[in-house]
Amino acid sequence: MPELPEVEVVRAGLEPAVTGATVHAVTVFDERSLRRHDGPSEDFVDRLAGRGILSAERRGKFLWLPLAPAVLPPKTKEIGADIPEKGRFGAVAPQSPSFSETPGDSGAAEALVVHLGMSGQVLLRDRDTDDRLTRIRLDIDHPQHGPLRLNFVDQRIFGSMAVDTMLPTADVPGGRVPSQVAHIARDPLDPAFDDRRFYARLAARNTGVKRALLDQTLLSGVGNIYADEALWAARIHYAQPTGSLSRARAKLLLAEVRLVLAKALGEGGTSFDAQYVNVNGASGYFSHSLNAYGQQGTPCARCGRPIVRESFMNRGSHFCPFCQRIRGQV
DNA sequence: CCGGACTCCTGGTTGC
DNA sequence: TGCAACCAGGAGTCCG
Repeated sequence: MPELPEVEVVRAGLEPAVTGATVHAVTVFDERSLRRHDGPSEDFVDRLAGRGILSAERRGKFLWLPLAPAVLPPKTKEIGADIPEKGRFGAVAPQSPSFSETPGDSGAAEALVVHLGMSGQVLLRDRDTDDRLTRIRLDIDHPQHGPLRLNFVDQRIFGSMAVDTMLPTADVPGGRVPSQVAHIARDPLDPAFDDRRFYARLAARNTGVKRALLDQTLLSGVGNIYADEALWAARIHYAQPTGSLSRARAKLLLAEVRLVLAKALGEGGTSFDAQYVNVNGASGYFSHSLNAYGQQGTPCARCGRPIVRESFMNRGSHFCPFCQRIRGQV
């Protein structure tokens, strides 16, 4: 499942290809991938076609491409024209000859927001390459790299694309994020992440520690895999009450979260089969480094006792019953 | 505030 | 070989 490291790999892979590019054409093959877009497919296409892309940004598991202001007259729209397979909507806008590259996202009023959900991928391709299960296709023109294609592939359709308005953020002066991302906390690899605020909010919670780790409003980017890995590394049971964590233990946990995220990032993310790939379609290698997630039945790397999988929060929780025990105070 | 239940969803895998 | 049941869970919403 794409979590922070996987999304960051995608962002970093996309950045050089999209920064300064112009959206040439947008094709929506499956409207369900626009569930988070406020409006019909035609609106999504209209607001995207012809726009310049300023950069590639990320917070937690959310990825977005800030858009240059629309400078073109109303776009030509071709409903259902030349769309293969299940294609229903399409639009082609004349290429903007006057788009001037503006690094960063300052001034952007809108952005293309991408969430990969459970199975989403953004594949960077040549203009003539199609991918199976592509739900949305963006053809872009880049001043240096020429014509390119972004295929948004998503088997389970839990992911989405949306054109969204940018809002000022309260947590950093001058910062702006898409409205859909406004409620998401900064992620623990963000230099502006506030450790003390995290400890205070964690201590104020009255819930299990894994539930807190998965709460994207507390800290973002951590999903089921890295939650289990960080808890294993910190030797904390997933249901350990947050209020029972000492400050030292909370610090250890946050440090382990950062460590596992950074390590996975360094290895290109985690992937099983072909569910997660980078923009070139290659898999990450972190799955070889997992100590807890998916390791049920195999010996704990610390104590040798078998890792256990329990159902918690409608998902699997993997842990060592010996190393990670619920205690009164930890 | 908390947590459980429910919803979205489908291709690959498993089991008969 | 064929087909149905099963499985993975991020995130939002609703409700007690």
